[in-house]
Parts: sequence; C-alpha cells; structure tokens
Amino acid sequence: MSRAPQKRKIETHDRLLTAARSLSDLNGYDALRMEEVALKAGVAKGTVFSHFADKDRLLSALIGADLHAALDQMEQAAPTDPRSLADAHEPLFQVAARDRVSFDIILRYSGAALETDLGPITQSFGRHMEIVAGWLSTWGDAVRKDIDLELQAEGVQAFMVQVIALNFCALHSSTEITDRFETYLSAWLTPAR
Amino acid sequence: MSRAPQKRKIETHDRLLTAARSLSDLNGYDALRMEEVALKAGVAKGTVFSHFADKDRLLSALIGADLHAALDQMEQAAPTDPRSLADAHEPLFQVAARDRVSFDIILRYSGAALETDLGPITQSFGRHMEIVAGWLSTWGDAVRKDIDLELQAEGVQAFMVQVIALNFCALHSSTEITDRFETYLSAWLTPAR
DNA sequence: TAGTAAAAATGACCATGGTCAATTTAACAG
DNA sequence: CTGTTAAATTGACCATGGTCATTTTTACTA
Repeated sequence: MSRAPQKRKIETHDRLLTAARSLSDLNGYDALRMEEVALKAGVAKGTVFSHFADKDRLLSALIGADLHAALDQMEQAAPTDPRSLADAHEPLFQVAARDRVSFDIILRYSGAALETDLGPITQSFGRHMEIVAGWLSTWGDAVRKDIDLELQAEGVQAFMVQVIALNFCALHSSTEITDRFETYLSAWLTPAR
Repeated sequence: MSRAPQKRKIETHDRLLTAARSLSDLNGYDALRMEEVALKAGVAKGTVFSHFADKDRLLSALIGADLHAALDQMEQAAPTDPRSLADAHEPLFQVAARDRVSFDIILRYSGAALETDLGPITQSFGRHMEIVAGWLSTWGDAVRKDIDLELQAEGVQAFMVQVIALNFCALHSSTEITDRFETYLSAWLTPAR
C-alpha cells in the first residue's frame, strides 16, 4: 500500500524551493548548482533528486512561479486593442528575458498546453491562454470573427514565443519586443476590412 | 599573423562530422557521446572541442544539414493554398520530430533568423523563409494583401514552431501536425472576405 | 511500548561534457 | 635543409548532473 506524503517531505520540499530561489536570486538560474541547493537546504544531494527528477524540473518550478507572478501582474491590465495587448505582456517578457536558461526552459515547454501531465510552465501557458481569450471576448467588432476565440488565443501564444525567441537571438531591447509583438498581433487579430 | 586553416584541419573536421553522422544514424542524437565521436574519427577528445565549441554546435551542424536536406525536398513542391503549403512542410516535420534533441535544438535556434552570427540552423530558417515568401508571392489574390510578404512568412514560421512544439508535448501524429498547421495557415494567410 | 513496513534521506559513486598546459605537426623564410 | 612560428592535436584533469544500495525516520498496528 502507498501512503500519503509525510509532513517531513513537504517541509523539505519547501526548504529546497526556498534555497533554490535565494541562490538563483543571487546569481541567476545559469549559475545554480544542485549541490549548492542541497547544502543551503541542509540536505544531501540525493535528496534534491528525490524531490525533483532532474535540474529542469527544479528550474521549471522556479520559472513557473515567475511566470505565474507575471500573469498576476498582467491580469491587472484590460487591453482593448493590439497595442495595449502587446504592452500588457511586458511582465511576461521580463521573465522570459531574465536568463538564457529561462528562455530555454520556457521555449521547451511553450507548446505544452495540451499535455496531460501538467508541469508548472505548462500550467502557466494554459492560464495565459485563458486570460487572453477572456480579454479578446470583450473586444466586440475590434477583433476578427472568422475564427474562434481559442484559435485566436493560440495564435497570440505562437507570436509571443516568436518574439521571445527573436529577442534572444538578435539583441533587441524590451521595447522592440513589444513593438514587434504588436505588429504580429495587429495582423493576426484585426478583422477584415 | 593568423594563417589560413591547414588542409589537415579540414580533413579532421570532415572525419568528425562523418563519425558523428554515422553514430547518430545508429542510435539517434540523444545517445551521441562526444568521446565516441572522437574515437570513431580516430582523434583525441580535446580535438572534437577544438572543432566544435560544445556539443550543441556539433548537433547544430548535423541537424542543420538535416534541415537543409528537408528544404531541398520541400522545394520540389509548389503549394498554392494553405492546405498544400502545410503538406509541403512534411519533410521539415519529419526532421523536427526525429528526436527530442532535434526538437530542443531547433526550437532554441528557431527565432535566430535575424542573428548576425549565422549557425547552420539559423541559416536554414532563413532559407525556409525565402522559400515560403517565394511561394506566397505567386498566390495572387488567394493571399491577404494588407500585410507585407516578409511579415507573412515570419508568421508562417511562428506557426510552424508552434505546431512542432505542440507535437512533442502532446502525443500527436504527423498528420495531426499538418492538419493543425493548415488551420493556422488558413487563418493567417487567407485574405479578408 | 515494541514491532514493522513504507517513506524519506543519505553520500559514495558514476557518466559525460568541457578545459588547458604541454606536445606535435604543418608551412613558410632564408 | 634548417630554423621558426603559429596551427593543430593531445589526454590528463575537472565540474557537475544524476544514480542507487544502504540507512534512518515516520506513522501506523497490535
């Protein structure tokens, strides 16, 4: 028989996340070492890997939290056109541009919205889609009507990933990201004239 | 003064690529070991890293070649609508779906089309864009006219990345990829009604 | 309270990507 | 042919992510 997780496990899990967070705040995700996390959490190295299957999962937990925080901030906005929709994504772009590692991890899980086994990044992409769909549903005639809401939101996500990727490969500033994003969004969302 | 690369270097480079290719054909990119490549090429491990800065670069060379071959095949087609455009991408999807590693590497360099220092993957994305733009330019009224050709091609690429990502995260078959791609392409390219 | 079975934690150990000071080889000048 | 310099190669070495048999702790039962 399998039993419920012990209180100890939950505490250790929290300590690990806290340790990883403070270390990554200090030196960025790139410099994060699993052994340091263990040390800081007062735990053996093997324990880290019994909580997070690999480094990617630990990073996903951290970056997923970053994304959720960014989405919280995003939700304050109420964009009504492509320009303000692009601007509303600023917090997300901040997270994605923080680190090469953030970029890699986010990109890798970017399309995971349909996955059954939801990781934290995947989850935040799902949430992002709901937020965007919610906004678009209030736009009335300002948005095209020939494709359904879900498809529209998926497209927004595709272009979001695109501009994030472009940002990292060339050396674009953050404002250039939103400008570029706005161009895509206008072309994608604007109704036929 | 710096001198031109010696003949020896070029030969070694070729041997390394050949070795890596045959090993990856055998067991996939995932199981490729740098030391095995060195061994097979009859060279010390350090030599591999003097030719390819890191494993990613070596993989990029291989996968970049895969992509170019796929593009060669793609160029045989002459799609005239979203459906056939999606179908024409089949060879590319094959390459991208070969391996988790291919997916990761391709995705990471997907947005690199604007980069100055062109890697092989980046290059193939540039070439892809030219091909698509060339095709679209012959579509006449079958394609929207409110945005320019370049932007259209960029969008095609964004959706291509999206469906590749979706494919790996959920368990979609290859036909489902092209179907999904076609949906996006219709919505993106079809002129206003 | 003692017994016990599963969960949790441990840390020595391994695999592999990557580094670099030292060595060998190629190419050219005189 | 000999000497000289930079290019090319070498392989011992390191860093770090990840494994797993063993040990310790927890929570439950009689």
